[in-house]
Amino acid sequence: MAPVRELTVGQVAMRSGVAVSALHFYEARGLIRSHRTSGNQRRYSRDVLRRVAIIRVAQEVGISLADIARAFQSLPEERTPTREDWHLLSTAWRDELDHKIAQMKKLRDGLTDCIGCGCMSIDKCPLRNKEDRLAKEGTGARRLVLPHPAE
Amino acid sequence: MAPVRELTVGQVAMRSGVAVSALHFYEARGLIRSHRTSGNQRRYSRDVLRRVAIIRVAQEVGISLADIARAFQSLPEERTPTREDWHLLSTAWRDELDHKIAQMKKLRDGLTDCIGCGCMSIDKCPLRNKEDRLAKEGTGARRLVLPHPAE
DNA sequence: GCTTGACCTCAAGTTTAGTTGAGCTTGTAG
DNA sequence: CTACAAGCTCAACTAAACTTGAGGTCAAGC
Repeated sequence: MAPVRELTVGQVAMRSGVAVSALHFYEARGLIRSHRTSGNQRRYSRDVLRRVAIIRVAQEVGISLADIARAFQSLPEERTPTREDWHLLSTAWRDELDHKIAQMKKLRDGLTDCIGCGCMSIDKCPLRNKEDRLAKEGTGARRLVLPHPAE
Repeated sequence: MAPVRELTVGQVAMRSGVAVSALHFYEARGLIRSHRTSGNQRRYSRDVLRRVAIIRVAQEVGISLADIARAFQSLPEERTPTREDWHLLSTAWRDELDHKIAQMKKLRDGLTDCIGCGCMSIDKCPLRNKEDRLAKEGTGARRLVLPHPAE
């Protein structure tokens, strides 16, 4: 069979649409892996493209690289992940995503439930209360803060 | 009627759940406004609580402060915003939110459409293509930086 | 065999969204 | 009227997620 060519950083960058520097960065953060040629250059197997695609999508919905890395740890180390593997990963994110989807819908639908309504008292607002729950867990400077996936 | 007491930073901080420093910061960024007492202390009108609540929710779903500020510019300057005002704002975000909701559902539902499927070729992946479209539209410094917009 | 472009490493810079701290002022409770 | 919590400003620090740059290596085309 055709030798399933390995990819250089440049090729991965082009095909995935992320900068070479970002790929280096992801690797340093343990999100992707490569092996080296005799000349110390990175070579990637094709499934890195999937990983990068997921990284991008997950990021776009506000999951931090640290959380993505944590999630990726459930993927097999030395085998190309199967559909099941990926699916498992997604279910791990399910609750978080469900919550975010709900919040987003509220925002989209006119913020009617809480902010657009007459409730001046923020305290009993359902939306806010959800946030508060989140806020309590959060410590450091989290950008788009997810609950600790279970710590 | 009761004189609708104005709020101090501390009170707003407590009621909204954000730190005083964050309120200062939002004010510096033009997201909220206050007037000052003779002794230079901030006083807020009650509707700042709504603004802050929206800021928090919008942030949680990944909208940057800059975008929120931009959106807030559609709100009346010297009048307490009405429900209509807030609603208008939310419709401005509708497309963005719709897109994000869709992406999030894909992630949640097992990433099956693209990443979990057999399509190795990222190029024609519907998910990726959506991202690309977004990237093309985006001008300002979006936090979740997508590809190089082309160049 | 040399040049040019893709790679390499490592350090430093950038942006967003705040927080922390120093030094000073206000205002309220006793 | 005085103490002391709460406010004020401004500068500096933090964290995440990258990018940029300097200085050097690798490899493919002419």
